[in-house]
Amino acid sequence: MINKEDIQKYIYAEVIVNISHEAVDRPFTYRIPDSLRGKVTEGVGVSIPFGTGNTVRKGYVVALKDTVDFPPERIKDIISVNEKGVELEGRLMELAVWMKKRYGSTLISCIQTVLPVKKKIKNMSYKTVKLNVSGEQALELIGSCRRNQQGRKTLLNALIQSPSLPLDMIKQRLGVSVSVVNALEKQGTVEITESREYRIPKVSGYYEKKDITLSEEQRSAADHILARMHSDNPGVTLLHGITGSGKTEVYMELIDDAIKNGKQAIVLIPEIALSFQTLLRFYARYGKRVSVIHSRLSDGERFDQFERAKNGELDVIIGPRSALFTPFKNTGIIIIDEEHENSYKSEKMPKYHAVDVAKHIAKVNNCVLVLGSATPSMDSYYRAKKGDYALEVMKNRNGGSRLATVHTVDMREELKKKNKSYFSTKLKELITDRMIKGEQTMLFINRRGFVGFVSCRECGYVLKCPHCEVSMSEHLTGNSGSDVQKVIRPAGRVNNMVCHYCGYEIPKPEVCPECGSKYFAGFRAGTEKIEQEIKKMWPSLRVLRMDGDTTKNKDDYDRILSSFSGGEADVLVGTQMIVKGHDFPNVTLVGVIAADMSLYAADYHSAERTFQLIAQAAGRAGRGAKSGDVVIQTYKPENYAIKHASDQDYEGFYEEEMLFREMADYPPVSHMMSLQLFGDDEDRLMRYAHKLTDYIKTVKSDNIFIIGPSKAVLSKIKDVHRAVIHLKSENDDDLIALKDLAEEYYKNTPDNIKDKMMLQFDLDPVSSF
DNA sequence: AGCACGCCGACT
DNA sequence: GTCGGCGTGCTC
Repeated sequence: MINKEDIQKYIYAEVIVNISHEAVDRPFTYRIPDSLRGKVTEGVGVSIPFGTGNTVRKGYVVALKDTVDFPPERIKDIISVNEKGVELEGRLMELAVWMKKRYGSTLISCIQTVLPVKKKIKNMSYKTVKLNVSGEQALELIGSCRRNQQGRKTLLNALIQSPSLPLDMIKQRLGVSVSVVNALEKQGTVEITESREYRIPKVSGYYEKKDITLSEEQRSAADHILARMHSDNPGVTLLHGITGSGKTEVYMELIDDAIKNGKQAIVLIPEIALSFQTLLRFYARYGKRVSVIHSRLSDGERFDQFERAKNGELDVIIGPRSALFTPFKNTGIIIIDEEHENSYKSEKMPKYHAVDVAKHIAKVNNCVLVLGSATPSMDSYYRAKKGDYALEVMKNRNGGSRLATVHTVDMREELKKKNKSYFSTKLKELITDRMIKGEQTMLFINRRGFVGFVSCRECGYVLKCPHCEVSMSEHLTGNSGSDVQKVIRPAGRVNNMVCHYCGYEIPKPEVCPECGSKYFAGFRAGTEKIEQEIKKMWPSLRVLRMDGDTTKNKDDYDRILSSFSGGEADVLVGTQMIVKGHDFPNVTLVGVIAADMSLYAADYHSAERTFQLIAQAAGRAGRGAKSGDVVIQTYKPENYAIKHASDQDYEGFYEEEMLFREMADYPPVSHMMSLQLFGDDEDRLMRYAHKLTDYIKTVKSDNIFIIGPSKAVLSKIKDVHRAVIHLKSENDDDLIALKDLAEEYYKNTPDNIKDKMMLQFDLDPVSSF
């Protein structure tokens, strides 16, 4: 990072010119004149002479440099710094600078994250060329054309046929260049108009508009938040409402108030939960004043929604984390629904978390931030308890539908009873029952974080790192490039168990260290296997499968869900993607095949994630009038995450999980930063990881703890090796400062050492690396 | 996006 | 020769 004194010494600045065109969408180098030295910083707006005519244009500084590879005599001076960064783009630039500082990465990729794609602007601003004179006059002009004025002739001829044509067509189909059109415009023969017809995402279907009366609980939550919204310090509110408690109605009440006061609302929803039902409710309430952003929109369509927001045509935007960057003039409320969802964390650089960024935006705009969830993240609940957030609780189901009956099945007992199949006796019995009744079943197998995990099928024991309290993963031994995703043990070779936080490594025990059982191995079952088993056991059942393989195209997801909800199948087998927010009234049985799987992911979130997934899966059964059953199969029924999830006891889970987090000093008690290293050669990578760790040791403050370095959980992907160093501290600013030092150290590493290596940062990571 | 450069045909 | 239309390519 660049500090105050350093700014003085930079002579050159890389500037992005504020012209919305692909051809100039790259940085240009400018000299910083003495008078502006020190005032020019990353992210500021500047005026610069551009092009041969030296037209004064606006631009944004994306980097400072003291050397250039461009011929210095051709570099021009910056004219001035635009002090007022209040305009919309300026505000987003400031956000980009803030993100770059907090999450690392480059300013340019932060800008790309924050600003909508500019390239496709062409498609949006349709320029139309209109004939400004009568057809006769045009004919006359053609007659008086010289022989070298072919361009005019063809254009005028075409315009006589149809008096107005899109500029694109003139250029491409007619082969007439812009200079012709421009000449004719100067002469007054034609007129160029810029039409702004936005592509508006279509929503088919109707939702009956009805007046909503809030329940007492909803009313009180809404009133409390409204009071804070109108105060000087709106702050953050965590809305903890159980499934079906009607959080959406509360959101709408708050949004109404914002709109009434001339402000706009941003509503974040995890992409996967962006159901038609939810959307239609918003459309029914806000009509043309609401729009949606989702991954199936083209870049152009997405851009248009941002344009509409900028031009004041919208009050509400709904979308995934990128909707956070909607350029509203006066954002009055930000709502993040299903706040605990992992999809709010970006996996790409900059690895930002939507909640984190939303807090910043809310603070800058002095608007309220509402986080809603039935199973809040440990982080949010911790802050709410500490008093950093306000907390509103809704405990009652609005429609009065009943909670499902939960059956927890101990799979160790099943093994003793010689049942080695994937289905417990109870689950088999209930599936058969639903088959007879003609009701639907959802089977859920959680494979997230299952990479390399090993447990005992007889006693449920799992090997944990004695230093880090996280599960260890199985790796192939030898430095032949171990890829844990394909753990195959060659005859006579013993695999190793590795801790991916600190690198602690031991040979894999042959038998369970706890009970001596030889069933000590990875549990490998996928959705496909489960599908086959069902077909074998109940040949008459129609099965649909939903996982990464069957949802390669974006449409597949909708197709599978709608065909299941339309009753075209009896059983839906899937990964975690089936448990999110969809209501199927005819589903009365939900089975969690192996609840343990996510429990043993090699990071400290595993219990939290397991709790959330099971609690959500359980919430899927009995959404309609019929009562439902949930079967949770586990080798570890006494585990607190599984126990509290089956009891739907959030508070109980939180208390127990906090004990662990406090003991091991993991977030939310402290913050964590992972330094992620990529490289072609494993040995060189690990050597460098150690060197970097040694350097960090010499510069870190006392409140920062280093764990590692270690091989990453996914130690090799596409032939690129990965290593990781974890840093822990109660103060996130100190971590960020240390990150800057590490980045500097990496930059100063000779190129021959860091050849083909890469360094990334992740603040408070949510998925194992 | 906008401007200038250079090619080429046309006209004094 | 020189003027002007027209396409092309570059902009720190």
